[in-house]
Amino acid sequence: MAAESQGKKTVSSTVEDYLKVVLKIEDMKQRASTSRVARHLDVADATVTDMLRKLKKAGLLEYKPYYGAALTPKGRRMAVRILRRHRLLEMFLHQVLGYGWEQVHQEAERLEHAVSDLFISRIDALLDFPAQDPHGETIPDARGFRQVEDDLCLAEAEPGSYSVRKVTNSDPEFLAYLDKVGLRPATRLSLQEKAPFQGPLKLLPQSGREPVYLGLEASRSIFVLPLKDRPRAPESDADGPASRMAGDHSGRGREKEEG
Amino acid sequence: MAAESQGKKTVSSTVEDYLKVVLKIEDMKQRASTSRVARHLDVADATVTDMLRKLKKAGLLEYKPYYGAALTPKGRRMAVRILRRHRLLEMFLHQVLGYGWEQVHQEAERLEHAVSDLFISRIDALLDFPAQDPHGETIPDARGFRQVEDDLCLAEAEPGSYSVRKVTNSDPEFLAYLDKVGLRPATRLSLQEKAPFQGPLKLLPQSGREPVYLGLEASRSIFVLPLKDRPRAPESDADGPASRMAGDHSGRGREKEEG
DNA sequence: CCTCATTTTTAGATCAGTCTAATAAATTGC
DNA sequence: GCAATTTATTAGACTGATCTAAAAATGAGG
Repeated sequence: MAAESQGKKTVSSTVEDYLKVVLKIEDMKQRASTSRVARHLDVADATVTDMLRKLKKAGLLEYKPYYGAALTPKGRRMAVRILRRHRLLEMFLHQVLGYGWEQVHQEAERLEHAVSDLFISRIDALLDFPAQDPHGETIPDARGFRQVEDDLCLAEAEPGSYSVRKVTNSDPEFLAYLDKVGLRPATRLSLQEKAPFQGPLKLLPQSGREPVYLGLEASRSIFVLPLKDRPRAPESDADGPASRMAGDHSGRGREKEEG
Repeated sequence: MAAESQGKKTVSSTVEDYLKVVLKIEDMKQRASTSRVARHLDVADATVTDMLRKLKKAGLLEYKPYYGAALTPKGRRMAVRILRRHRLLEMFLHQVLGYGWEQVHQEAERLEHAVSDLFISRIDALLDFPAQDPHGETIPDARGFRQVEDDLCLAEAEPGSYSVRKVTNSDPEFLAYLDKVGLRPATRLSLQEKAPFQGPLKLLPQSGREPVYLGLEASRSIFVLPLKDRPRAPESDADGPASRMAGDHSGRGREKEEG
């Protein structure tokens, strides 16, 4: 049998973590440098150097010493698979087991390496094939395709009306706070003003009466969609506007540094 | 703070596996010898010797060279905790995700080391605090107490009427077979005859018309409860008769070898 | 194009868990 | 009660993932 070429090679959960981090960094349009990977994983730089060489040898990423790494199609497939597992698991924990959105990340982080494909497909069906996780992140489909979104970081937004699209921060404290002030995916808010000199944002969430003042740094992890004018139309569900398919933007573009 | 004495010491999943196996062997009233533990875990004897010394040092079991190991109360608590997780997970996979009883073991084997206490308590509640897993094994309660059963191995039973209590075998093929012929926990059967000289058993499961011939070896993993005479009374649920509480029989009885 | 700060890699170690081969203890059989 | 067999332990080594400290490459500023 000459079917070894695309078999289910089993990688350690450590390797899965490295791939996931490189994907995340690439998604942020940054260079996956040794030190950046090390920071994300909270390990020493030297450890990452070693591992990147190993992953290169395994054909999961390209690695140029003193430069950094970039996923190969194979590595990308594996990374997206983990991402899918992670987000499906989060949704499952939230919807079926009643976890708060600030609790799901940590648990999913462990389960994503432990559950079988059967488990994943069962929860996928049980949840009726969800498109987003509890933070509003899109869930790659079973084939590895990802929705590409044109959403806007609140930190860059101009005053106006928006709906919250996703929150890209897994700190439980932070998420609990957002929840308290009524900022969750699919809720509306109006950005009233942005104080100058890196000052805070003045927001009015749809729920509350009082405005919420949010630091600029915090606003970087909130992504929104502009609402067209007077949002008095019928409720559109969280899945609504502005999303299109894309065959997983696998351009290995080496973008310029820093974000 | 002087609260280190009973803190949540985190052990590796390898250690959890060793403890689980020693518990299992003790439950079978056997001596937890090096080689027996090694067989259960499918590792070399030398590996077990090392590990037993380490576990002894950690206070999880007693270990006498050339003799074997016995769980300490602390080790036993940890082992029972894993057992509880395993069985609850099996029940969850079966009831919520629709796994077949022959599929649950393998998945639970990985998940038992990965899920949090919160996960366990949520599925426990979701399942309404089940007392048995899909194989009919009792699930230790949250405090670590275990139901003690007086059930009978089919291999030792005399001809008569019985109900299936539990099946202590996790081989998927075997379980699928039992399922096919209608032998599952809570089903009834009549043992019609036992062929001499280690011969097979002739059984009539409640469902089928034709008798089933089961090898003696296979019959060792089926445990039954005798039915009093004519079983025409109202359906008693799987939990029915003959079970009593016990504060976890922690007798470290060093029984004679072989079972 | 040289120097300094930063980033990265190399070198050498450690730890957990495992193995094989060699040795030693225990048990069993006359 | 001694030899043979079985069971267990010791010795030595390996792998994967990690660390620290030292050396080397990169790149920025003059």
